[in-house]
Amino acid sequence: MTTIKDVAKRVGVSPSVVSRALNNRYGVKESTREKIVRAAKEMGYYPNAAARSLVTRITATIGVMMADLSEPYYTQIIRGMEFSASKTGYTLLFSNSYESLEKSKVLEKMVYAERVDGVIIVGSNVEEQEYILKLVEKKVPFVLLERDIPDPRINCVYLDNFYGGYLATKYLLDKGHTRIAHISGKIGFQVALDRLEGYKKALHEAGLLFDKELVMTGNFVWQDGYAAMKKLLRSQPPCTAVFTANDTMAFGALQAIAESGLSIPKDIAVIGFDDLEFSSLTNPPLTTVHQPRYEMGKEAVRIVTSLLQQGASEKGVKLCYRPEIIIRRSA
Amino acid sequence: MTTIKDVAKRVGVSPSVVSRALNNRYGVKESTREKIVRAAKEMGYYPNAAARSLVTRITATIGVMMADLSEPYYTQIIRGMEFSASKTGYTLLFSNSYESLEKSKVLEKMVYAERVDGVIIVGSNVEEQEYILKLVEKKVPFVLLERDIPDPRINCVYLDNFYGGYLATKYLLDKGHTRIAHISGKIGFQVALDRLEGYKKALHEAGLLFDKELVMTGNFVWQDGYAAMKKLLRSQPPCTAVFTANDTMAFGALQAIAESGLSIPKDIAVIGFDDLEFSSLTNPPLTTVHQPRYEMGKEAVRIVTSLLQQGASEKGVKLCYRPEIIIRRSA
DNA sequence: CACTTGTTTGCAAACGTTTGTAATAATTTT
DNA sequence: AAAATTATTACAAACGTTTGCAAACAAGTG
Repeated sequence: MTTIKDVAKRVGVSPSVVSRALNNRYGVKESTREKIVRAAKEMGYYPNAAARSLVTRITATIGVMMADLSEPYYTQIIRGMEFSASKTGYTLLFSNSYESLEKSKVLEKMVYAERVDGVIIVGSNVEEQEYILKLVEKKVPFVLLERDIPDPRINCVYLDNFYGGYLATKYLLDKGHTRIAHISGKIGFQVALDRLEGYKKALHEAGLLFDKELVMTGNFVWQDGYAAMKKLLRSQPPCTAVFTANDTMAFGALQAIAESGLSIPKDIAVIGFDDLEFSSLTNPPLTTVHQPRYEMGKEAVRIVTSLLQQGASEKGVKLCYRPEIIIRRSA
Repeated sequence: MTTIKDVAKRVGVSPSVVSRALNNRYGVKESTREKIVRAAKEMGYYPNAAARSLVTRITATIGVMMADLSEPYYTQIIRGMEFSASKTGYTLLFSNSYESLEKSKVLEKMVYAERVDGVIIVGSNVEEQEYILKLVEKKVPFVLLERDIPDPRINCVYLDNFYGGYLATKYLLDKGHTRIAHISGKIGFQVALDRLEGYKKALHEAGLLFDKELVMTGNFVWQDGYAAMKKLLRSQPPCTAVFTANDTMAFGALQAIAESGLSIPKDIAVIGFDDLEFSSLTNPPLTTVHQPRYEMGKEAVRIVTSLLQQGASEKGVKLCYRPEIIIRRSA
């Protein structure tokens, strides 16, 4: 591996000049800069990342922790993050917790080992609270994505899930439905709770009673949506519409309904939440609550990088997105 | 941030002893080791990654380049990789090329900057050949996943796609089909070519003529499968079966057929390739060629780490998996 | 020409580890 | 009890950068 000294020797100049030249610092003669740049290129010189970050204390890396990178839900978030990151030259280091508390500490270690400059935690659950607060105390630049912790020091980028749940339910109500079921997400996740509350609010506003029998709980996966729908199909009097806490469960519900021979949306209307890429491809295409995931990922990275570059600001950023409904054919 | 010196001072010992104690080197008295470990924990000491890798020349990180991490296709690969990596304590650094040659050079820089110890390239296309060979010359430990370049120095983990294509087609032939269409992947990707050739071989073996009209080309995406199938439905005489080069295109085909009112598999049988998670959830569940992606990801990392630990071996590893058919209901 | 000013370059320290070797302490052997 | 051996610890160099400051050089000024 060629080092800065090799380049320096070749050009006949000291390492410090090479460093300055390559980093575009001012105060080096244009002609020597050119010579240096050329030599560096010829020799295939790349500054050693470890050496550099040892002295600058900068890694230009942002650690991202999420439950499972390969959930289709994260797709757009990741793309948005990468867009921002590549614009500012940052590298993203992904880490999957797989919902294990132990694994979510990986990120903590990364911070202490100075492998990352900043951190994004996406969709954390309640158990991780303590460890998140530790980050705040250590003044680590970070943002919480997909969640709002009402602590003014914590930067949050999230969706108004309450409003989303309200919107979805309201849409069904406006279509004349009065028996509307809800397949909720796992309790313990704030998003699930918020969407449920939005659902209740809309019901209440319409003067309808909240019926526990019409609420099923799942863990955001296809199978749970399928099973929950199977049960709901047996409810008496039958429900005529169902709002699922996410699209993946809606897919399962769609399938269960199709198997029962009922028609969507004539017999039962379905509305999902998230607007996954696949949601426009189901049969029928899924009406759903759109979440600007790309945008949110993009902003999360933008905020962290700006914290990194301008120094942490005292008061946290709270970026709340308002969801909207994408009307397709299932409701 | 607490450094090794802080810990040393606290315990009343030199930094070198602390280093040895914490790294479980032999030659430090048990009682002092205990004191050191305790102090380190209390003080929240974490070794600085940059400083360490500067002297050891080890980052314990493997760079992974793929087209787009968020394709559902990669899901199982990633999980397999993470499994191996976490077992040996390695970190995975993902990088998306988004099929741009420029972005695929990111990894090259990572290697030169010594940010990664080894590299995995998954599903590269032909254009990247030159840059791959450069890695070989620089003796960078790496494996090529999802592809075989017939260079004995290159470690490859891949599927026998030719056999897979053969198997899928043979299955349809055995069911009595004689007009079998193929929705192929993008030319320029070896996998697409191989699967096509397997298809031809099976046809030939059965004494059937290869009919160009029955082969469509897509870019592995839903829309292309859908469009291709729409066209195929108009072919005369009609085809009674279709083999798609991947599952995502099969999903599109399924939809196109459903819309035409034909029944699957009675009127048209469909067989896919990959066995995505979602493939068992389509309507009807998709018969497909299974690819052990988890296993392959796992092995790829295992090979790189073992190269890293035992020093690069001269002759490359060639790990070829044989696909098998998962029979569901679409064919 | 001497003097100031400004530009360009070099020196050396620092970043936090690891590690070979020397020094010291503890233990065993004679 | 001295010598030899072994176990434990300390020292110092090294890894490849960056950067404050001093040195050298060039150019302009009186």
